[in-house]
Amino acid sequence: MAEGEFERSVSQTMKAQLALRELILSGALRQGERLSELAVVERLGVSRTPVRMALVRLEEEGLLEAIPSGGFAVKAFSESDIDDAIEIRGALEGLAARFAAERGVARGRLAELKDCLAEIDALKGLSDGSEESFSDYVRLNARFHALLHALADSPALMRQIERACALPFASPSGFVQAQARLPQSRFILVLAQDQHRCLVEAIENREGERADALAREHARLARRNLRLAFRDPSALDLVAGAALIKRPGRH
Amino acid sequence: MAEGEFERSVSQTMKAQLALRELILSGALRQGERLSELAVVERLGVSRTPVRMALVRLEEEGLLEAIPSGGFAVKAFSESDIDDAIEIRGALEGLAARFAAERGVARGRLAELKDCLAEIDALKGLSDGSEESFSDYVRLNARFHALLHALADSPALMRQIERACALPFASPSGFVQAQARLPQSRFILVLAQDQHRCLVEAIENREGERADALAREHARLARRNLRLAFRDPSALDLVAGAALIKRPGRH
DNA sequence: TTCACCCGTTATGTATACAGGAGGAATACA
DNA sequence: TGTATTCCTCCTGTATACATAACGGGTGAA
Repeated sequence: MAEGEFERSVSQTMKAQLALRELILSGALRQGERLSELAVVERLGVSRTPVRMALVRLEEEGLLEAIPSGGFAVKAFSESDIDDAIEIRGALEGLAARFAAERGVARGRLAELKDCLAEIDALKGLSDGSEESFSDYVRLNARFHALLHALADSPALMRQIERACALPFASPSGFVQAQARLPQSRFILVLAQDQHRCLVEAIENREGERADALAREHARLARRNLRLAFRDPSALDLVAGAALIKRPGRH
Repeated sequence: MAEGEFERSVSQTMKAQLALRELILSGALRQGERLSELAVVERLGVSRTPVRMALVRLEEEGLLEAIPSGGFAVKAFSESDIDDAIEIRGALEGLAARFAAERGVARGRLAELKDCLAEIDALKGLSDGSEESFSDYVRLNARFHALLHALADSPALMRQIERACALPFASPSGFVQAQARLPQSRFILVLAQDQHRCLVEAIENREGERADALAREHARLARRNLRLAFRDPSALDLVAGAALIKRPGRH
């Protein structure tokens, strides 16, 4: 399939889902705002049926909530909602790491993980704050976590993890972009990479409990980044879905 | 709303969802079977739109899987899929118990849990195997777990737990019905109730790690019940959704 | 006999029409 | 002026019609 054909070949439902998700995460739709189907139809140029489909899926995804009297509204998240979502991801990634450690994994797959670590180590520009290094880091970090999730070799767990990561600020990549703007959180990158290394080591040594604990603690780095980002609004705006966060200070 | 009006007042989508779920769990639709929308329309008497809605929701629920070329098929689960689903529930309930323990809960809500325990203790007929005692136990056990989930006071976690319990054999009540038929698994009831008590105690004493470990181990009782039920087909048929389980023995 | 291709049937994806109901504005009354 | 009521508008839920793509049967050739 050629690149240019993508927009035409993909289903209208998928198009609506992607476009709506983008509108929600970018903050184009305000939190709590009710989504009129007709308005979305006009905005996206697809008919009501695929729009409805997309709305249902985005509700399951957690970005929308059903209004009792019918229809959907953009969800809003408090700081403790985010904390919990991160903790949930930690618990699930912890379980994945534990599965990998206790059940064992093929040598080749562990090598992939180690390659990923080495590539991150090779990113020398990170501490200089260059933009391209950071986007590389974002990509590699996402890949590391994807490999880790797959390592558990459990479709059910994979499903639940994907669900947990659907909330952008709960995903492993959620706050990484913001870190580029926060000098204080550069240090966290070093911690994160060391945790990555320890995690792989724990899995290799089949230390399930240790792998679990490390994965949980690793997820909690996202909470620290969140705290730092709250102090620096320009960084917070780099977080995907920041518009969904309920902030007491703002009206 | 009067009882009799239920069928008329509820939306067609909900009707279709409930009816389809029942058809799937009861085994009226075979695992792997593709669901033709038109066939469902004829069977349920509602039009394609609500049927499609229900199909999408049941896919998100995990009972159906999307076929790449379009449409949906009834999902099938291997023994290890079920094991994993139970372990995932354990991890999430463990997190809920940990939240409750570490963050503390109001005295009144703990009292509700204790009342529930006392009611289970009061079921004298359990060891005799009387049917009505068992259905009472099923109800009380479900209530205990619902109270426990709510104790964490975390909407995000509640959501994930509900999702995990959507698979009937992963839910806390999944194998309880089957236990009535299995003399060997009666003993498990005693263990379960003791774990319930220890769990409440741990939460009360704010022992987060202990509460977590207990909840996980408690979930694993479901695995033991599954193993026992596999040996006794008449008990396995009492498990909701047993028809979805892939069994190497059966063709 | 087996494989490949073609064509008809059927199912899904999409669009749209219609009905019932919720929500808001305007008006009448206290 | 405040409140209740009524009416109107818009929206959602549902049904159905249409187009396109998939699946299977059948026929032909190797």
